[in-house]
Amino acid sequence: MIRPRLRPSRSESSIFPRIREVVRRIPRGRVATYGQVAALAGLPRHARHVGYALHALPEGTPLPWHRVVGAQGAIRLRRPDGRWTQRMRLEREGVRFTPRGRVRLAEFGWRVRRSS
DNA sequence: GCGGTGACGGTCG
DNA sequence: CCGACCGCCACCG
Repeated sequence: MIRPRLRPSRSESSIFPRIREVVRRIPRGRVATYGQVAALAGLPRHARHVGYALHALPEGTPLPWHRVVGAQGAIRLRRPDGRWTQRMRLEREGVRFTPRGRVRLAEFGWRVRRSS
């Protein structure tokens, strides 16, 4: 078998597809953490790369990127407008925020059931 | 090849 | 609870 080469191709590493695949599975009204997505994508301890991959998404992507938050349930986008967009999309799906702007993972976190 | 950077996260104080 | 540090590692100039 030709081992798939880890080859970067212009802002598109081979790990991005795996990450997107996981993000695509996050159900409406729930959130997953960057670290969780990384682990499910088979890339434990690579939470930063999940953020990197999402940052590289084309505008208008159908991927539910807004369902990914930090380990403490906080929105991690740098730009204020991005944070606003994410929060809006989540609230529109029924996800509520604490007064301090965080999502209670115990309540809205995505509990993955045995792989599938 | 090197060093800075980042949509992270765990640990500490 | 919060900020500071540091480990992590692909990408980019």
